[in-house]
Formats: sequence, C-alpha cells, structure tokens
Amino acid sequence: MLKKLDPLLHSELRLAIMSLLISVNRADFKYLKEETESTAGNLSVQLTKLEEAGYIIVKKGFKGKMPQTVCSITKKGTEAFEKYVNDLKGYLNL
Amino acid sequence: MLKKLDPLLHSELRLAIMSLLISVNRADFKYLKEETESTAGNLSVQLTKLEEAGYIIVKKGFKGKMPQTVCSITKKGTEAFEKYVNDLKGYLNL
DNA sequence: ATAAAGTAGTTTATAATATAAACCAAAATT
DNA sequence: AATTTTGGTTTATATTATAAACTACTTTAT
Repeated sequence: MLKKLDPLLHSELRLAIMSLLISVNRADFKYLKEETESTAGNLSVQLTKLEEAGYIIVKKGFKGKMPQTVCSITKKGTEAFEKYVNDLKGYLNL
Repeated sequence: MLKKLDPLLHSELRLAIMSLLISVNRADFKYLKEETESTAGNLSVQLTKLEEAGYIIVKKGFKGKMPQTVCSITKKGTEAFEKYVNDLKGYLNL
C-alpha cells in the first residue's frame, strides 16, 4: 500500500529544485538560490547529489565575465519525479 | 511560492503514521509496525516525537496480559497534516 | 518447574542527511 | 589599491533516521 519514497527526492530542498526545473526547464544557480531561499552551500551540495544521481545536468560556464552554473532536468530525473509524486499520493489521501 | 514544509511531517515514517491514523482513527503499535514495515525501535522514536508535538495521543494499557500501545490523532495533528498536504502540493505541480 | 522462544516495546549507539560556517577566486566598486 | 560583492565549493557541525542492544514480561515446550 504505502510505497517506499525515493530518498533522493524526499528532501525539501532537492524536491524544490526538481519542481522548479520541471516547470522552467533550465535555471541557473542564482535563480535556484533565490526561489528556494536556500544558502549557497546547501544548494551546491544538493545539486551535486542530484547530478550524481543523473537527475539533472549541471553545466558550468560564464555569463559575461562571471561564472554561471546552469542546471536542467534529465529524462531520468523527470521520470523519478513523476514516480515520487505518485508514490507520495498514497500517503496524502489525494 | 514554495512554502516551508513542517519538518515533523516531512519524514517518511512519521507521515505514514499520520496518514494511517487519519484514516483509521485508532491504531495500536503492532498494526502501525506492520503497515509501515518499520522496525519497532524506529516506530517507538517517531511516535514519541509526534506525541511530544501534540499531533497524536499515545495510551499504554494491556490487551489480555500483554502490553498494548494505542495511538490516535489529535485535532492539532489533523490540522498539521492538512496544512502539510496543501503546502506540499506547491512542490508537486498538482 | 524451568528453560527456551516469542511479544511488545524502550533506550542507546551509529550511520546518514541537512545545514551552516568558513573559505576561495575573480569581478566590481569606492 | 583596498574593500566589497558575486558565485560558488569545501569542511565542520547539528539534526535526523535507523539499527542494535536491552528490558520486562508471556507463552510454549521439556
């Protein structure tokens, strides 16, 4: 009945990141930091975890002269997110 | 936009406990352990946390000669659960 | 009647996770 | 040219979850 939730997604910040990336497709570090109201350190750590899991792609480049980190969601990430949402529904009586 | 999630409820086991108690109203330790497939130790710890928060009531008694712990959800717990579900919806694109 | 095994938990220790603090390199500002 | 700001990473610490060990008692088998 109650499905085991993907521990990588059952984290407030990582879930927020994925939720944002699902709707906007691409987002840079600054944007994610603002929208999630997280600290840079925490965001950095969680992006790395999502990247290592293959849920997102992280590209480092420059915007003008300033470094810029751009993130996007992968197919695997989208599927994992959708599965998580469905599994979670079992807990929420939706 | 993205609301801060109640950390007490954003835990797989505690959420499962609350979800079960919402639907059945009363449940004993054994039933919760079976349904959640948790270890007794983890369940014990999480029930105490929910009790301390005033989200559930834990009553210790006996069933025949064996000890029995019966749990039920409080009004505060029900309200917290409902708020959590609503806040979470913002993350899930539902 | 007693030893062994099972029930219903709690407590304590350890592993995993999240968060914050400290740091770094370069750019922009004063 | 010193200071502050930007855009991060790394490391340390606090929190949380999980597992292991223990308690107290009951039931069953010998």
